Amino acid sequence: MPVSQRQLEERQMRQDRILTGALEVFKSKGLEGATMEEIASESGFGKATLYYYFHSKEEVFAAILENGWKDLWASLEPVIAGDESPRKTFSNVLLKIAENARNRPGLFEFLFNAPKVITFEEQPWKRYQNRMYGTIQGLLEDGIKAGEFPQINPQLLFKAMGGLFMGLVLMGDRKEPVSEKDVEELLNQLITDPTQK
Amino acid sequence: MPVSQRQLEERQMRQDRILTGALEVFKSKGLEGATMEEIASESGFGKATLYYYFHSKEEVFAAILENGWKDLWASLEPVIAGDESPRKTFSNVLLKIAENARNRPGLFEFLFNAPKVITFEEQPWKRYQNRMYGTIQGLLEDGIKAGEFPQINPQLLFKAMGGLFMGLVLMGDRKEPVSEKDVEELLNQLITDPTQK
DNA sequence: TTAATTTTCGACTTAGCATTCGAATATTAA
DNA sequence: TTAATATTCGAATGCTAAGTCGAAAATTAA
Repeated sequence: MPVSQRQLEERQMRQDRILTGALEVFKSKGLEGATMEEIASESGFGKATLYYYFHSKEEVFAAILENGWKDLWASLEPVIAGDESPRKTFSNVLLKIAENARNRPGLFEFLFNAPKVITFEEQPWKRYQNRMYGTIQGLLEDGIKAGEFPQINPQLLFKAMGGLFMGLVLMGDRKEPVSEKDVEELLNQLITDPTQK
Repeated sequence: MPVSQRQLEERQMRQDRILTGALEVFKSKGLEGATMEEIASESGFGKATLYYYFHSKEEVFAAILENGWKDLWASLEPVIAGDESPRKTFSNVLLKIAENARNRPGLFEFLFNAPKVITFEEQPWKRYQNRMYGTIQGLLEDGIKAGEFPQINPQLLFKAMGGLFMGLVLMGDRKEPVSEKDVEELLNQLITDPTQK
């Protein structure tokens, strides 16, 4: 009658396997183009089995975002909690995000693009998203106040960072991954550090 | 037997009316969420009439992009053809794009977001898109070569501009339109003009 | 006026796909 | 071993929406 620990873990594994397959299909076919049939075969299950683990296609989709944002935030938390200066923390946050992006580029792109296609409200993963945006913007504001960034409208800087960072908008086909070098370059050249020199 | 000029113009008008309605529905329901039924009633026609003017939903969609990019490019051409310096031309191009965005924000967002949802190749409007991206990047390269911008990797600058410009990525909900002031601020503060001072 | 042509449209057909069903198989606990 | 429980699945169901049909209404040209 009790559910063993191993049982729970195996369930978790199967769910992850399904999510991974789903992401693959979403990437190649788009949100609506993806069928449960294909997600099933991609992840090595029968179609009906998917419904044993998730209530709906919508839920599969939401689970990917939820997990993705949660993990991203979790990896950011220690960096933010560090006691570096705002500018340094900001830089570290960007680097950490870049690291995430390098490790799972597909997931990363999905995290930042999927929301545009969705209309539903009240998505739980939005909490993480907002937390992250808020934190980054806060860092910018603090840093500017502390004179560690030039006197720029934080909103503006935030937007520019966003574009650099995702390399998605205005890029169309010629998309290229943002590298660690890019970030350093940006911080050191584009946004000159007023405390230096 | 001949088709009068007026007849042609009226057809054009009806097509435009349909496209406008379609854009409205696409905006609120998303690409796949939009039904021909709804597009029809939104634009004041019966469903079957849509198929009298367009062969398919896909074609309606493509027509919006085709027209949009064509118009955008057309408004850019005289600016690019001007004999200003690369930096000035670049700035003017951005301002012109911003002007377009202000006038038809819905269309603008559609132009830049829709491609992410589509998988089809060989879309004719892509020619305009690539032309524009290529031109902008070329301006950056020329400007850097001419010493009008700081020595920065043009790719990098391009990405940053993209983000500022669309204000879409990393923005989530708190999206705000990019204003003319923003652009000037960016050019004057973020990217300092080395020829000044 | 009238016949050709253009435009309009709701009803119908059809295909695809999310979701459900019901039964089979595997695993666990006793 | 065996009964309860957990897992798996392909077939059946039902709905939605793209696209078609054939007939009407409107417009044009004579």
